Amino acid sequence: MADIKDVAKRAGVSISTVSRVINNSKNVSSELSVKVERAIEDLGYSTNQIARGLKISRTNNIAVIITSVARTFFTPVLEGIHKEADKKGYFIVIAETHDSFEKEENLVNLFASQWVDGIILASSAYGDDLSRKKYVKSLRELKKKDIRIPVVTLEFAFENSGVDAVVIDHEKAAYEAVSYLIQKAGRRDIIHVSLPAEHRMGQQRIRGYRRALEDHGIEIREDYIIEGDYTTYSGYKAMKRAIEAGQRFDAIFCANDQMAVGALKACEEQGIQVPDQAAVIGNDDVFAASIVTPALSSIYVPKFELGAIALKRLEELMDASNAGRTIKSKVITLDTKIVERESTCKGAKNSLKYLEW
Amino acid sequence: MADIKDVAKRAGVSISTVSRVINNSKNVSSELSVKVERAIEDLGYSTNQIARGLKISRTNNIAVIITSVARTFFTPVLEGIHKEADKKGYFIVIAETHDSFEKEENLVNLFASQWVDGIILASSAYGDDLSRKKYVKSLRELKKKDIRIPVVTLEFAFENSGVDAVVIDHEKAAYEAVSYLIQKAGRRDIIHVSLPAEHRMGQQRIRGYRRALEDHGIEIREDYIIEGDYTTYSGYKAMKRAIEAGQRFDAIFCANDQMAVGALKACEEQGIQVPDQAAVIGNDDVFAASIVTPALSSIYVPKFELGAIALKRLEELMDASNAGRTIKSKVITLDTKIVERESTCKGAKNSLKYLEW
DNA sequence: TTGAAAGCGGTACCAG
DNA sequence: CTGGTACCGCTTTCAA
Repeated sequence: MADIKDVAKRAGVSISTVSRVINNSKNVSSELSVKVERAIEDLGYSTNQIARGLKISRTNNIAVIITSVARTFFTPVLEGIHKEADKKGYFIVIAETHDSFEKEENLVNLFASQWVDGIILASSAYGDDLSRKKYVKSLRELKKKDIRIPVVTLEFAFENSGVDAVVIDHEKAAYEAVSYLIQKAGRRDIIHVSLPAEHRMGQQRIRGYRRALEDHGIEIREDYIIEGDYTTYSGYKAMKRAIEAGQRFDAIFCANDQMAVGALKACEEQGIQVPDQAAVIGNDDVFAASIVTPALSSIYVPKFELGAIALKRLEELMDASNAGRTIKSKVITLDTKIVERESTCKGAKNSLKYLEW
Repeated sequence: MADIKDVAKRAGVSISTVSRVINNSKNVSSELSVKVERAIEDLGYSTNQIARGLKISRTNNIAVIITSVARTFFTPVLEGIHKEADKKGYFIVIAETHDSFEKEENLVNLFASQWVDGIILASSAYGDDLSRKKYVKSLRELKKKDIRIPVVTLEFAFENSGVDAVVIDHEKAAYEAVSYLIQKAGRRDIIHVSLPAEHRMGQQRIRGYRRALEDHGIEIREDYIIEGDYTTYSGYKAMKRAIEAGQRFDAIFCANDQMAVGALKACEEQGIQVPDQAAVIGNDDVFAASIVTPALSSIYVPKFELGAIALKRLEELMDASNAGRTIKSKVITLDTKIVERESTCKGAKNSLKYLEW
């Protein structure tokens, strides 16, 4: 771990010269250039990116903050991000919040401390209290020296926050899923295994669920909305309890695929035929949906594109802020669509998601 | 993004004083202390961790470099890492190499530039050429100022490198899997879908495969070793081709579970009964093993522990290097065991991995 | 108890 | 084309 001083000494030149060689080799005689390069080679020197970033306010790094890599939802999102990032030579660093708001704040601060030029964020900042408002505001004020560190939010947007986002319409997606269950699959007693109550995305999906029932003249029963927590086990537990309690239902709409897989297993264990006795549909269309039996119907979300588009948008913002321009924030909404498999429709052919895995 | 100067100005004190307040509040009058704290609050100041790290050579961050989060193998590993890291308040940052050696080198350099105090590395540095040797050597020489940045390698060790590692015995695991197929499942024509040829772990598994066949007096046929690339699709493709080419086999040992799932699907498509006509066993025992049908037998690897132990070891090394001590490197080997499910044994009960997901 | 100044590893401006 | 120097944001002697 030699530093630039060592290199300068070894090459017998000034630090400035070494710096020139490292950064562009312009305006330096080929003679010195060679000397410097040899010194670098000999010492195994590599420049300290952090010190450099401290000085020039540009790092070429981008942070992606997600809740957990265990949510396989994020895997293709990350691929999309990487694909775009590779084109421009950005480095991607990932961090997990495990749904802790405190951790999220700390990570944002950490990364904003000259680590990165931009942040892609799948936030778990729920609620509308003061601290959250301050936090969201701070997201717009991140900067190193005078240039802004832009933030693009994934999956959902902070309303009227001025923070860019790439999202899907969760309410609409849920509405379509439930309508599908009613119209195409002919079901009426539909249980919804939801996300944690305070999660915005979950609330939006619940709204879609309610609206679909209403529009089809089906009574809404509050006890048919059971709270889950993203994990397979929570879906399993929720449905196991419902079944054991003798709850009557002919369909299950889960707010994500993991919970749907859990629901599937609970049905299997309790001898409930899927889809005959209960149709099951998930949300996200992760790879696991297509490898379970029966294959799981789901709502396809363009995950790869979500990541790729988020990165592209982030780039626009970074370029603008580098050029000293300000550009108006916007929210980009991506379309979803129903993927029909065996868990809702006997004999449906399985579209092989596992190829993406 | 106020900086310490702004705070000092606002509070009407010197920068030194602000720094004292931030770091321990010792040796500063309560009067000034209050002023400073208010200024910090007013300005929403948070200290620039990077600049600080540049100065004190300690960041409280740890980097985890893996090939890809798409290898769900790493998910529990990361959980293990996080669990230990949370105890001590370390931040974890993750980066993916996508199996590119160049990227790996760059990432190591980046992180070693004062980003982090230690690195956990699942390397893809294969081969024995000079550049790799230099690289491995450099891994032992990472430092900020005078204190070392220790590295702990995951899954496999660089031989005689002095780089610490937490590993499993891939050869032994493979040997046991194949022996199981022969002895318990009574098979003899065993195809092995391997990892890419240049991957050390793959080579070790192939050795185990060969040795098991030899020890049981079964001829080794080179065309029964088919190269895969970790992905589900590669397993699918490999077996599809083998079947279409009329290759005769009664068992498949895949070097990871993803490929095994692919193999399962290929068999299903081609009407080959599992386990009757072909027993299938994977490697790693990731959650997906237990949600497919038939449930996949596999080699259990203590992934969570792998991560947790790696982090603990890294801590020891970091503490030592902070204290100016040098401690001898070591390689920790964890045990594996066969998990029997339906893909090798009809009616075997499914141990529900999906609860971990 | 407080402030001034040096320095962590770099870059960039300015003068020669 | 080359070197000296100030400075990025923060910590830490050293004096006062």
